[in-house]
Amino acid sequence: MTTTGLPIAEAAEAAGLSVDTLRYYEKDGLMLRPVPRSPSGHRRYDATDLRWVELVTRLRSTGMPIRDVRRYAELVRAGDGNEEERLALLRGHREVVLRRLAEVTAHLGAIDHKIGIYEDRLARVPRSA
Amino acid sequence: MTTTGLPIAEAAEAAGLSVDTLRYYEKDGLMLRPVPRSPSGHRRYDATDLRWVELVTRLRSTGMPIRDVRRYAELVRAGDGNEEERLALLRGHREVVLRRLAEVTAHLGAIDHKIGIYEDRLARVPRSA
DNA sequence: GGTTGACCTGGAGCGCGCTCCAGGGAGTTG
DNA sequence: CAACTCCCTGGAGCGCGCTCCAGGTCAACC
Repeated sequence: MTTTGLPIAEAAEAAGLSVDTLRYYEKDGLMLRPVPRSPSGHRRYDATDLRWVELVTRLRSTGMPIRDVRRYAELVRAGDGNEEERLALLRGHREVVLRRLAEVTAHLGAIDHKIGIYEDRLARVPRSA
Repeated sequence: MTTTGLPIAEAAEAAGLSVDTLRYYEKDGLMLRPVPRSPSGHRRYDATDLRWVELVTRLRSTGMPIRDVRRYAELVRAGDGNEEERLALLRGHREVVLRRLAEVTAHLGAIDHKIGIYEDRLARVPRSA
């Protein structure tokens, strides 16, 4: 058993992304390293690649732009010594996310209120009467 | 004082949107009605227009796609009788937003954890040592 | 009458984040 | 050997939501 790592289709499945997206992330510099290849040139995602993809997914799905994810990947790739910068990037992102969560929550409250108004109105005038 | 309604620049200012965006919303059918015009053809946003823009902003900034906002505007424009449909649209949106909030919150938790790790590491190895 | 400034219209352009496609190779199956 | 499947690459294309631009009108001011 020399088969190491998942082929791209399974990695995509595991990550909840498309095959195209995985290739795109790599081409765009979001990965920590070029994904290792099998002798025939096919990508083989190992556990560290998959964990990194998971982190990228977290950053992306909290709204971090591709370019910032790339920046973060560059810092990690550069190795020890830039932890402050990584931390600053993550903290900055955290602040942005918190502000957005607060904004969305507030707007949702107003929408809920509107929903309540429609519910009352419909309760008062039962079936299409 | 026959001046009724705000010119587009002031409406944009009040709404926190750009002038271009306000025109775009109207062109794209997101408004309840064509915005009234001054004799010279300039838009004049009155209170009802501004309140509607505010609602559109709430829907948009909670992630509702333009096409759904347009659909909602069409329902309201159509007048009484389709309240169930409006309610369904708003409720559906609410569910989507709640799911996204939960997802973002969960991912943010993982990111916070990572921030904590960096903080510990940096606290242990004080100043660039 | 000329200039300025706010606004108008139709339509092109753009940044983002994928998504899709053509053309090709390598390994397995019958 | 042919057929099939999975993968490869480079690059084009796309949906979204604006954003920008050219060319023009109109009212007010000097």
